[in-house]
Amino acid sequence: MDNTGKKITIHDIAEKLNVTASTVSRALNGNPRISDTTRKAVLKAAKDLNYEPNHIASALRSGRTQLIGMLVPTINRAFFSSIVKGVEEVANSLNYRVIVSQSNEVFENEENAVKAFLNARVDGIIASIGKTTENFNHYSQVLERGLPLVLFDRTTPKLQTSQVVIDDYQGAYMATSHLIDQGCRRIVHFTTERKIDIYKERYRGYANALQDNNIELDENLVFSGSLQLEDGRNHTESLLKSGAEFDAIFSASDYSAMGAMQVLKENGLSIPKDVALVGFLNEPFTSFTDPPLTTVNQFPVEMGQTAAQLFFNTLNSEKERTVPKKTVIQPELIIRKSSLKNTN
Amino acid sequence: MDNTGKKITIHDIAEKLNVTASTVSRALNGNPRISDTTRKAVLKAAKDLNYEPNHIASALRSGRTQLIGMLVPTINRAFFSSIVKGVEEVANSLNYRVIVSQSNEVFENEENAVKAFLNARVDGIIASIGKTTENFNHYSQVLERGLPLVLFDRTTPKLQTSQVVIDDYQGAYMATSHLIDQGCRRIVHFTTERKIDIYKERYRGYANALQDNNIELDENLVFSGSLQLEDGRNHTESLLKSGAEFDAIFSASDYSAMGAMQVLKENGLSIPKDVALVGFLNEPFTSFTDPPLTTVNQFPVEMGQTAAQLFFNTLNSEKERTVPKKTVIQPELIIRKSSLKNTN
DNA sequence: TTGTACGCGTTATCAA
DNA sequence: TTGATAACGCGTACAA
Repeated sequence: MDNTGKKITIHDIAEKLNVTASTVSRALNGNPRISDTTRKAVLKAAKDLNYEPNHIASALRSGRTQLIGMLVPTINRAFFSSIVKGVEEVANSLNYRVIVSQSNEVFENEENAVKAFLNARVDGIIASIGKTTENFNHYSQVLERGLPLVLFDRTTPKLQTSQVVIDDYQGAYMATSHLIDQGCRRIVHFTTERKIDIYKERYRGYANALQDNNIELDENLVFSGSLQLEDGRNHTESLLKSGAEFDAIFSASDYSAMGAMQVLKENGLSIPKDVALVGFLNEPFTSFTDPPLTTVNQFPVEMGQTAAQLFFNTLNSEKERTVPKKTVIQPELIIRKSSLKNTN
Repeated sequence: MDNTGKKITIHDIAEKLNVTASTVSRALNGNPRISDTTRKAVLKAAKDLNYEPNHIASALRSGRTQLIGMLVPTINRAFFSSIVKGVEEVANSLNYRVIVSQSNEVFENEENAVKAFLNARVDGIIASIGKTTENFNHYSQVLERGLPLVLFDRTTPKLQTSQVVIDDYQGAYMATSHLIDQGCRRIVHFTTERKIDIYKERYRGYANALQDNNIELDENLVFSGSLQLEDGRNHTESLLKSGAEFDAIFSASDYSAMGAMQVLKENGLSIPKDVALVGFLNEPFTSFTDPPLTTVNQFPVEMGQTAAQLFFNTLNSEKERTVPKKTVIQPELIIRKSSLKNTN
């Protein structure tokens, strides 16, 4: 017997057992208003017939799709894919599935993705805002529909919704303090002119750590760019050419830190002896550089798990006035050889 | 006026225009059996009322969800996340969305993910098979339902379905030939005992390149392990201890190549002068090592795009007897300093 | 405890 | 070119 293409529905089960579809539905959904006998019979028949529930029909009827829309700037960056991993694991364990879309930092893509999510009738959205996004109407619509919206990493105070971020200030403060502990006094900082909160916070952590250690902040040691590898190279070349005195670099990104490492080595400088180096992100490559790069771990998988938990908290407290909750993850300074002067 | 919570349906549009829902549906779906006048009126009304189509209802009726289930071993590895990126971009451009799940190399997860996809009534699946998977019934079910199934990277000849892989043989052959070109004769190979096709192919490429250059394959230079960084370290330490003669290492993975690089440097050996080094995968970190690591690019984003294209080809030729198509992507040898003896 | 009846929003099939 | 009607598969008042 070939059942190919034949889709078993609750009606087939009902027919076989001489009950109605409603009874089958109740049995399958654990509704208590049903006798043990029939429930067992239904479950057995379902198994025998190889019944597979149709989530689409269920979703149409119940209004719940068990789908989460997840929006990231780009999926093939370790930080974001790790967050997706965290979200996916929690979601799957609760029988939810995750639709992933990328904005590629383009506002239009971001808008379209959110719209597509809504059309697909996702039960809610977990998203990181694009770098250039200043209009949040598409997100407001999500909230207006009463759907959970959780923002992570790149958030905005303009939306009253749950968020999960890391303590960028603390990460930068730890990084800078560590360099000071190692005896550094002239600490360069690579940041970005973009007015994104996370970089402002990192700058603030840098500045405050200096201040708390009675070191004057020299604006000549602060470089703004895009924090890419090339920026790190350029900044470092400028530094060397200018003859400025410096004994450490704290970069707000591992990539520009890597650029600095390359140029320093090319110029015969020793790391960390001549210049100590600290990055930010804990990109996978940082443990493979020579010397390995001290950096700040943002715990992205845990961040994703937390985002998912906030999501389900909101989802399950639908009726109550949901108070947006902001979770701040404490980062960790991963100390590697690029900054360890004492042990040398 | 607050429309919060009020969901506009095609019936609302129909009522407003004194037509029926069917007419509205036709207008919205570009059905030709409708007058220009009414179509324009419908489109205008839809916009005015801020109508958002309900994909769930459409999916229930039409049987098409515009959803692709995508299964990867783990999402936070550059190779796989890049493939997801490729799939996502093609899918989104065609108004399809991608549900991502991870197997974490656990067979049960793989089975469950496929089942979940089927329950969610995805229009098809794009998947990479788990390392330990030997039972393919869950995939057979997909095919029996007439759904497109595209396998990538880790495939199996046991399933009659479209696949996209890279030419592992060719990649390994190029890598080994390159080392020979650089004057190497005693070339070590790191592989794995796991009987996965891709590693067998890489071994074959290595062996044939040696043979074609009249170099005898010395089995003492072939090391089996898990291809992790630690394996590379261990293999290299064994090599050095054994006193075996060797002037190059071709590792079937960048990770074990990295382990080799560390141990070689720790022992004061120069790369590539004393030992030339080539990896496989083109992991992002390979360009940041010192020296940068020569490796084999698998074009993962393109692989994802190709997988998506195969998917849509199959989807659109439903009725015809679909001939499974195997696409082989040609890899590229990325030559970096770790293997460039001549230029030194 | 079970059955009846209906609706979720859309599309497909007729008929007009 | 448009309308009426049914159906996709399920869940849930309400009645029995």
